Formats: sequence, C-alpha cells, structure tokens
Amino acid sequence: MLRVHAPGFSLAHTLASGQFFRYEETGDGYLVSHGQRAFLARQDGDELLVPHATPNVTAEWLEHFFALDDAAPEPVDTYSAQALAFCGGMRVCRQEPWECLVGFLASQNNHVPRIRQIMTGLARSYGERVTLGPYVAYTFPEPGAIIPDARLDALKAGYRARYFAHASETLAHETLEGVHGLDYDDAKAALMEIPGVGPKVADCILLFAYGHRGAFPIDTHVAAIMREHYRARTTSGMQRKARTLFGENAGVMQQYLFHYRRHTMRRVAGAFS
DNA sequence: CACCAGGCTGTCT
DNA sequence: AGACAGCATGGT
Repeated sequence: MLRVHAPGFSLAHTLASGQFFRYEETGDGYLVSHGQRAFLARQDGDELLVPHATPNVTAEWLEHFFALDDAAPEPVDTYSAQALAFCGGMRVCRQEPWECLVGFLASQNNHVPRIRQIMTGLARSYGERVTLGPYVAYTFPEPGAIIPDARLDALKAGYRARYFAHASETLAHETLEGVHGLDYDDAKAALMEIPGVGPKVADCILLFAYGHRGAFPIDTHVAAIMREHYRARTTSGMQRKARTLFGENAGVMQQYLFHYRRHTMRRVAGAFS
C-alpha cells in the first residue's frame, strides 16, 4: 500500500477536469492508467492511498504526476474566484508527452466522454494488460504500436484515426525528447509539425506534458469564457488578456475555468455524464 | 432533424 | 493574415 501525503489535494476534481482521459471509478477508488503505469487510488483526508499499483509506480512518481507541490493559482476577479472555489484541490498533472499527444489528437471537435472511450480503447486494443489485485488495466501502446488495422477501425475515431497512425509511425523513429529543451514558441512550432496538431492541441501538450504553465489552450468553452467575462474577441486577444490577467501560470487558471464552466453547463443543460 | 463537441486542414480572398 | 466549409462520429 503506497501512501502519499497530499494536503488540500482533490483527486476527484483532478481526474474529472478533462485534462486526463484514462481513468475509471470503481467501488474502491479510481483506476488510473498512464503510459506504462497503472494504479488504484483513493483519498482519505490528506492522504492519497494506493493499494494496488504496477511496480514502476512510486510515492515520488505520484507526487510528481499529480503535481502535489504546485500551489493553486490566485483569483483575479469574481469569476476566477468562483472557479477556484468550485475546483478546490485540483492540480494540473504532469503527463507523458506521447500519450498526451494522442489524447489531444483525439480531442478535436469531440466530447470528453468519447475521448476517454477512444483512449481506453487504444490501450485495450494495442497496449498490454496488467493485473492490479482484482482489477485489470492496460498500458498505453508505445509509438509504432498503433497501426491502421481492424482494431483502429473498431474504435470509430473518425478522421482522427489517421492522425494516430501517422504520429505513431513518425515517432517510432523520431522521438519527442528534443522538445523538452525548447522555449515555448519553438516547442509549439515543433509540435505543430505533426499532422492534426494545431495551436490549441499544441498548447494542451505544452501545458500538460512539457511543464509550460503559461500555455493557454483556447477551446470552445474557454473562448466563450474569454468573450463573456473578459471582453476578448480574437484568439490572439484572448491570449494577451490571459497573460495579462493570469500571468505565468495562465494555463493552470485555464484548467480551473474550463472545469468550472463544464460543471455549470451540466447543471443547466443536464449534459455530459 | 437540426446543432454541438477541449479544432485542424485546405482553399480562397 | 483572416474567413470559412468540410470533416467522422456520437450525443442531445
């Protein structure tokens, strides 16, 4: 049983906020899978309890992955204060670039529940099965493993399927490691060389996998927030406004705004399960 | 049956 | 540089 001190952390908000796709609720906690790791986790007050995990999961890795050392952003107005209050304890995880890339290739023009379905399907079809006590999880396939065949068709990922196959093929012999050493602009340009990666998806990968906390992904929800609450019209105007208002950690605030808006939408419209 | 979903690509000004 | 249709699929 791994046990990690995690004061003020919210596992539920962190997993449900749409930054990360491969998890499911069990009666005993959350079954979380990422890259070559998988674990079962639940919270008990200030403690994060992990009764089952693959051997490559350590307390140090959990602290790193869940960014437990990160402080919550400071509110700058009423709306951001509401978002922070609702999302209390949420953290922006530090994902692995390859799985993060595929997740956000899957995300374009798509719903979060179906992104999760596609990502768990990719792991089930192309990854390796691991046993965690009574639970079964799957690792994420390495680059090169996702090949266009009947398994890929069965996922019904639509036009995104060819992005997966192309990225898999390319990165099998052309690693993403170099991106770590680049500044924000160069890293974004490098990612956008990959078919299916535009400015929004690149910002997600930079924020969620490369530690660029200032990267501010603008999707339909965040765009609506920036229009309705911050008087910005164009995407470049939204980027400027975000940097001015939210500063170096604008991307972290973005995640709070995104999760809060999706929650309020659900309450009003009854959408998304 | 419309329209939307964590957008991107190609094309036309 | 900016506007805009088309895109696979599923949900509301």
